[in-house]
Amino acid sequence: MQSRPSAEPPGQPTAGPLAGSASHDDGNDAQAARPSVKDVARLAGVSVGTVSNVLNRPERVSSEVRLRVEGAIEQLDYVRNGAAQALRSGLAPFVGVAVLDIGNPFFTEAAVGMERRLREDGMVMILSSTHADVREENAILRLFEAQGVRGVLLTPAGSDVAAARELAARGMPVVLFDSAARPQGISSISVDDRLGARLAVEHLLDLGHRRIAFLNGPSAMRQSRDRLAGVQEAVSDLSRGRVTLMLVSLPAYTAPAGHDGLRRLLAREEERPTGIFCANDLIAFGAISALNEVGLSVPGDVSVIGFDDVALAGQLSVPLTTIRQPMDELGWHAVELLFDRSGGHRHERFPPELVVRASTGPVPAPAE
Amino acid sequence: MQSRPSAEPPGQPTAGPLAGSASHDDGNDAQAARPSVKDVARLAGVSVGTVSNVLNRPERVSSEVRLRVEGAIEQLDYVRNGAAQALRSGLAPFVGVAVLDIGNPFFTEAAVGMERRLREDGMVMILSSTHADVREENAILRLFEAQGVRGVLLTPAGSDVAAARELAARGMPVVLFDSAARPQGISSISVDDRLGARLAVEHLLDLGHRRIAFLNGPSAMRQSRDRLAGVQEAVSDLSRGRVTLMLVSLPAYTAPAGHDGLRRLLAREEERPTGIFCANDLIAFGAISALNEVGLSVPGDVSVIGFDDVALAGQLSVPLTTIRQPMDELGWHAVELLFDRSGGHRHERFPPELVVRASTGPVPAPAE
DNA sequence: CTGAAAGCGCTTACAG
DNA sequence: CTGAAAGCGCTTACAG
Repeated sequence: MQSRPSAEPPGQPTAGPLAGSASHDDGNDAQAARPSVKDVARLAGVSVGTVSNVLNRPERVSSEVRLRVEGAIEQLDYVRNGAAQALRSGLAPFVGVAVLDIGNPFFTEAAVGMERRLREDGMVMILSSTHADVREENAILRLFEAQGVRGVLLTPAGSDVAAARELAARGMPVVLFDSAARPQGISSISVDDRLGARLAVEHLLDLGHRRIAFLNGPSAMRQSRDRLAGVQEAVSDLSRGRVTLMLVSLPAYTAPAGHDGLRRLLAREEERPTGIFCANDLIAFGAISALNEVGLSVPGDVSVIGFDDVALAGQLSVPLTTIRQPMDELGWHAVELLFDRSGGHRHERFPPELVVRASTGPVPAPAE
Repeated sequence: MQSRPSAEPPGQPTAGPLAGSASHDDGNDAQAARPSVKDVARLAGVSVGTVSNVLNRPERVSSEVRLRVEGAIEQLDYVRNGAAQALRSGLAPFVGVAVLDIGNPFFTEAAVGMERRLREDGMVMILSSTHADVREENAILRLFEAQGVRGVLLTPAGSDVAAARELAARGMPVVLFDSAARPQGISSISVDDRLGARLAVEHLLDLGHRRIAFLNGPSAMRQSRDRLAGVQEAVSDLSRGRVTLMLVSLPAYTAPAGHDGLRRLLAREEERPTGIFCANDLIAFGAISALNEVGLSVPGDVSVIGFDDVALAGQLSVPLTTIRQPMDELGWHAVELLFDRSGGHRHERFPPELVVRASTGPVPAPAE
């Protein structure tokens, strides 16, 4: 997608200062080995166990000694060796997060919520994209496990959650993120995609639209299937008279895919839809731009509704009507769930929400 | 910004399966301790050193033994303990990345490039937001150091890069990302913001605009100052006759800030600008939406140009003219620079690039 | 080519 | 309240 830069820097790199010139640094050139507890103990005149105690249970140490140790720590610029700590205690401050695509705002907005929750416990995330590839997913999961992460948040690449199950069976806390799978022994968190899609199409129907297109994501993805089910439900359910449904399956949940899909749709259908439901906001953005290119206005000629409610959705020239997923909250709760050792596992499913903005409206005048 | 969810789940959580029911898992309930090299060695009938050798220098091991060890690894589902490896070898497969805001597409698009490069070497990133707060930055840097990351990519929160210098002085590879600072001993990578701003304003001038507004980000940020300098340069430089420059300083590089800033500008000025340069694309999106709200069209009534060229910029209903920063490449190169142990340190500065799309055009008819 | 042994820097019972 | 010692799971010279 992005062009791959060649090995040499395309910029105008400026050579750095030559090594070896005098008065480089304020002392300390000699790449001194990092000080260890041993050094701190020596300087403070105590044992290493005591140093460890002021680090981990300061209340057990007399304040006089504590102060002395803290002084030594300060003076030596001591930073605890996390690897040793992790090895001994079995605990590292990491949570592994493997999502389909770091570039997708749905996941980055969720990551914001994850990070916020993680920081409360002094933890950080290792973030990785699986690119929806099961092999990459497996490799990343292995790496997470090897590094002794405290838990794993995973958006499964496929419908196969075997890797996650095995991980969980080995004792690793795992939460499936944006997955409707409900394997036993693993918590999961998601939004009800089917309901969301239903709400979207019902909104279009309520506005009087009877020629409706659905620009869906890759049909192999669970999200796509669920949303399609919701669409069909809405259309057939209420026996609202004749509704024409046009389906387009896109290769990706991206704006360019939405753009191209819309063009294809227009080329294919004799009578164009008056309402379009896009399986996510990015697709909607692309579709709207394609619509404008051929001289159709939104919502004057065609109504468009998205899915997700990414940060930008409400702040564009024609603010997007969409189905809101509370990404930030989802991320926050995913972490919460990960550390909820209160026994059983849970499957949380958040309700999506219709957010009506400017991109949808009544069917234009020359209706049937 | 985002609403903070309460502790109880707002969804409709389904209780997980009760613990203790029979035939839960396929064996292996007993939370078996992870197998170690020792277990592998025992099963394969070799020493732990040999196991380590097949892991790290398989060519030194006879293929017969290697096969046996690999079989044992397979059979036990052995996963190497990364903490022990890191402790012993001093190397963890992590790079710490501390950016101002994970929610900002500029950084996430850069993170995509970083990740791509990192993966080539089997490494992953620990990603954290400093929220442009120096204290958070310090805490994160400490944590990175404690965890023995292989290097740190940092977007400095303030103009003060002391923390980064100290880190580097202790031997940690550090690259300043999107920073124009050139401290000795630290490489840096950035785009020439001043030139970018200059290109943007020159584009507006070339189109004939003489009433130009600049919606800038927070004035404390280096990026803002550099871009302002570029704007002023362009305006004063070429003595292109009278140019009226209106400056607005926004509290953040976000769409809502751009929206509000535009409204304020319109309220304040008697004669509105015909061209607006926004210090990033998000601000531009917000500004365009505010413009549309008051019935002004882009570029019919007002031209708008952004900065960054985020993924969405070209895919909106009115594709945004902008100054392109090659985020993905910047990220890729930042990692490259981090591991470039070829001696000195470098300061790479990429040239920004004008991307003309639909949001800018000639001055509208009722010109002066 | 393989094994025995030391040691990375911590933490954690266990004595005192 | 403090110290001595064992050990977490690896890797790495060093012998053989």
